[in-house]
Amino acid sequence: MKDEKKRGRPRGFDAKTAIAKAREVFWDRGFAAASLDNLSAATNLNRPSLYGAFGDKEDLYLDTLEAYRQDGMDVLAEALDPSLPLCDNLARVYSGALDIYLHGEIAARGCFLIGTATAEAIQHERVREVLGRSLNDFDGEIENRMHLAVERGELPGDADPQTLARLASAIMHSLAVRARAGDSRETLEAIARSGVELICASAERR
Amino acid sequence: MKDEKKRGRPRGFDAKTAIAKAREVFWDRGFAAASLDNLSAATNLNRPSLYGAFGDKEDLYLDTLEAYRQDGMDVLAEALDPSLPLCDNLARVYSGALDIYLHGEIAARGCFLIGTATAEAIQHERVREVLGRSLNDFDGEIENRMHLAVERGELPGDADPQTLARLASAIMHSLAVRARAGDSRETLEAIARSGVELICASAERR
DNA sequence: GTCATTTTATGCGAAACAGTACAAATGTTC
DNA sequence: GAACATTTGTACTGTTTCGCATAAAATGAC
Repeated sequence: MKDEKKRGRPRGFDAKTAIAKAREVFWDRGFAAASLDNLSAATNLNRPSLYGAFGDKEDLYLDTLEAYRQDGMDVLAEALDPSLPLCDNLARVYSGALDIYLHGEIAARGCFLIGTATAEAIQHERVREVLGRSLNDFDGEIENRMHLAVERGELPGDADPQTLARLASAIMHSLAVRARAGDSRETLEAIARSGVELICASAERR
Repeated sequence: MKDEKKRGRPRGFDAKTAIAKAREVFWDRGFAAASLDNLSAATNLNRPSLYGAFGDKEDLYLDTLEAYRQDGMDVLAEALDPSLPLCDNLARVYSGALDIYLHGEIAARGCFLIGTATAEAIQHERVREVLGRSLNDFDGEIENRMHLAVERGELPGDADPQTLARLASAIMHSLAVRARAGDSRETLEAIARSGVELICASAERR
């Protein structure tokens, strides 16, 4: 599946790092307000190279969204390590998210998807599709862990994994929005803690 | 406080309805992607009139945000009618929100603030300020109702109104995002229902 | 009726924008 | 080394954008 050695002049850049740089621009400015000049400067690629490698601005944006989605799922899978108790898992999920959300040069950037893709979701159907799929995949991963928790007895037998997963996701969505709105780390951590307690309480109350 | 009869040519339009029309444009396209031509067409005002009445694009956007915030607080206050049980209140809050979020010509628009203001919150400090204030005011209004519920015995005496309010808000934030991501009404209503049950359960479990 | 004042309409201008043509550069294959 | 394939840099085009300058229109003050 690996590409054979290509003919012609080889690329002077790495596509993944270029996408990561572009993501920074989109993350701070949003899709619409990010100009190709901004992107060109951040990636050290001139416009023809960008077009050649990624297509137009929307294509590039979709690539950054997809990469973020993948990164997020990796972080999530790691945080949900099934050898740890469910409550530790959730605490790790939120803590990992906040580490990402609270970074930023100007202000806390929140979640890349929720912070920027929601704005374009109406006019750009492909963006809406990626956004919806990302949220669902995230829910699904947590739901799997909830199922496991029921099987193991970490949660009562009548607990509904889907509902609990959506609840856990709702806390994440709230953290994503609030971080970008400027809420303090203390506030966000308190919300995360109460989210963990909420789901853990439903375990103890059997 | 009412304006005296002004001299000069009177306005041929109503500022509030113009702001409402402009809001539709921003709601569908986001702030950055909405052009003054879009806004001019939607409001039936030419650009000089827009500038004269509202200032530049950002000023106008802030006006639409502020109007939305005010409308939202009015709807919220109505839904939280203290002569009804707390759980009915919450169900009304979510139901009222979904009525707004699920409207839209192209796709469901979600929450105007969360769907569009988050994207601009990094680069435009005033937008971030309005967004943060709106979220906090919303929390505060619900928190007040929670306090009342504790006093009345609708909630157990050791319930923390702030935490419960933030939890209730988190469900709202999730609905706002998911609606704009294209989730079905059924899914959103199920989430809303589980949110109500969650808080009501904490009342029954005393 | 005349003047002052404010709102409308037309249209301008300078800047930013996305996307591309073309040629130079840098590799591989034969 | 010659032919070819791909990437890179410069420069260009046509469009869209915002914000304003200027003048016409509509009203109140006198």
